[in-house]
Amino acid sequence: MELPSQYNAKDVEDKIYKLWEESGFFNPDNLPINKIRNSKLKIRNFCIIMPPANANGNLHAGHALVMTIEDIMTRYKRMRGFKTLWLPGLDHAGFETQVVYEKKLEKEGRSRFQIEPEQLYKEIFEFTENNKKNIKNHVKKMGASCDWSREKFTLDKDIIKVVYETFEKLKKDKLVYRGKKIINWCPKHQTSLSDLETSDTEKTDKFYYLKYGPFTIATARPETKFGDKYVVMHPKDKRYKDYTHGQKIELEWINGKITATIIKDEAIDIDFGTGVMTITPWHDATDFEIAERHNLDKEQIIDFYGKLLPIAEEFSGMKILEARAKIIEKLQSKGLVEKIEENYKHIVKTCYKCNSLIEPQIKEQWFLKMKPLAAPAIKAIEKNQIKFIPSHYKKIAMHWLKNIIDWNISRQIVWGIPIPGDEEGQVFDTWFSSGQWPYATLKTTGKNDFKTFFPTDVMETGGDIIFFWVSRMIMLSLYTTKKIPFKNVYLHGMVLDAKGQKMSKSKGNVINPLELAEKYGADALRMGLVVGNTPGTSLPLDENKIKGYRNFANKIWNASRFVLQQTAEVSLRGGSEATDVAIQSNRLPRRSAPRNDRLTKKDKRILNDFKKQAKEITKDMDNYRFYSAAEKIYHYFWHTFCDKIIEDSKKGEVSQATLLEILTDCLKILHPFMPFITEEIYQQLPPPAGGKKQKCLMIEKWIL
RNA sequence: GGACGAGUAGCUCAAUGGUCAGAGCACUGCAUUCACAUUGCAGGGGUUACAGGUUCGAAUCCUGUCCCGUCCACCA
Repeated sequence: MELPSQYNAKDVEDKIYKLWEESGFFNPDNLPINKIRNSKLKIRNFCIIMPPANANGNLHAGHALVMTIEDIMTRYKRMRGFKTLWLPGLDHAGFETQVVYEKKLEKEGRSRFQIEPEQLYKEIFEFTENNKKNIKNHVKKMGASCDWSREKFTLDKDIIKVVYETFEKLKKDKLVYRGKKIINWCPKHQTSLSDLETSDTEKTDKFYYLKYGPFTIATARPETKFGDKYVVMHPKDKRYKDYTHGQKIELEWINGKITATIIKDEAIDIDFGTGVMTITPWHDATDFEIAERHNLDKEQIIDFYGKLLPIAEEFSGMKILEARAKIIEKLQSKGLVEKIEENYKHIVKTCYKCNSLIEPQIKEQWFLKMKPLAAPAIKAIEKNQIKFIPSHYKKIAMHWLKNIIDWNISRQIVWGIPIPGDEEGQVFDTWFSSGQWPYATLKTTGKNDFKTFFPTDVMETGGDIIFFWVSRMIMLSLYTTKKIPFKNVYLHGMVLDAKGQKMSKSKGNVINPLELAEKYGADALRMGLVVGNTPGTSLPLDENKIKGYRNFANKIWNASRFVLQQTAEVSLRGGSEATDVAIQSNRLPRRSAPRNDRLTKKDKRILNDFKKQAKEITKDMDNYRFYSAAEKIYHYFWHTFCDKIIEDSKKGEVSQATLLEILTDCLKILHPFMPFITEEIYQQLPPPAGGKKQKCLMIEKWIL
């Protein structure tokens, strides 16, 4: 067969993916392993649950990395004879998706608040349905060998059923409660957020020193101060030893005379400012805690849209910033402003999506009691039942679990799983459902998968969601199934641009992985993503690097072309006759080639050396050192096989059989990394004599 | 403030206490009908951040210092 002198990924990839899909071998039930392994040999299972991609956009570089690493693991284990399942899925991604959709609405001049909830839900549902199709195609472009017959979506009816069962169980065990507690409120998105969904932003504001009776208090937020009727100081502060806890004082405040109560509490920092502050329990987490401790009144000053309530009297209905200036004017006219510090730098909480200032509010919400849920997780991790790769993530996870606080799981958006039996418009935090993903998926495939594959083998995901997702999966799984959800956690770093900068739309340095795959081939992109990428560290993605692996693909192509031309009639143990035919039908080798059934010392040395390399690489694969395995096989193939062995074969020093054997084995090792090109070449290899070729390289046996 | 990580060739990274610290990219010189120019051959490039210590032996272990990064918690 004539092969072109350049490898053209575009002509090959879709065709090969179709071949795999039609073979049915993505589905573990169809793997020949089930027929070969009889009762004497235990069937070994291997399972990865794909982190469900958010159904609200396209595949980005981070996804491409996930697909690459997980596909490498999956293909490797499949070739090692494991009954291998990689279960794909998509996430409705509650708040994230709603934010994306709201931006779309904004562009169309519409607003979520003008649309009936049912209609909005329907629209977002259609939006995600479209995205799901796109993402699925993108995942296929990357070569992912996942079992599409088991694909899941977080809003599938059976998944929701599992989520509800867990919620009911939590309720029964009194681990979930409704509480009027202080929560993070985003005034733009009109929902509460968990503590993980806020960011810290440094802000420069004016800092006001106000006279509060005999005290001076300092604040950056005078607009919250209307209801302040408690003045707090440290019990050990000698400056205020003459004041006693509970003592009442009369004083002139923003809108006239008020009665204030002295509170002594250790939360006060003696050295900060004057050591005295007034509290606003409705709009500040620390103040809320002080109020809880002393059973103090709490009053709402600002509404959920960021406007002052009637308690502010003449300022009622004003927006925060407008009110702030006017209040200070009034206080100044009353002589209650001692001084104003101009450039006061402080950290404020913002919504991690829109950067709006978070307004803490007291609101009735659903909370999960986390301490009892965290305890078994801490125990399991301590006992190393779950292995972290890289290992230092163990410490990070433990630190968080040991300092865990209750989790607000209710959101006031339409896009999500409704919280049952609650008021309208309340849905679960999306992580409450994805936190159950490993068992929710395996329990709902309609097969015996939970029994077969749970706990799963590897959870591979980004290190940045170790708290959001990984830790919560461990806790919820131990709670619901009494089992850990996975034995290993492999955490990759972030994909950065070529200069090592974080990709962002505003910087305009976002790399689209599909464009790179289109230009250089998915195999080249995969190599570019995996070589030099140690777990846990971020990876700068350089187009030149991918170009280099495109060249490598071409090298593989041409080396294979050469070997196939040389050995057209030779099989691995084809006998001397076949070799002679090969010699006559080709220009090379010039001198008498060694008979391939009688290997020379050089052949043996080459084969032994290869075996050594293969062993090293296998060890790397078993220890999740894919960066190292990929580099080794790259180096071996190019600089040993091509530059030395093939060159020596031209001089007649290496037999054709050896060439073919090493080529075949190299293709096997390369397959998990570069599945398309290796499969394409495998399809054209002659079958080994006395043996049969498999339908695809994908299910060939690993070299050892 | 706390936690975690990193500092090795121009760049990105390996090196599991044990040869002369290695790869890829980049760079320099040479080669060109040869499977492949998306190529081949040859080459330059290192005080492993710094200072001590442990050891027969340290990039690796310990202590300290200096930078860099990430995360968490925060002062009204």
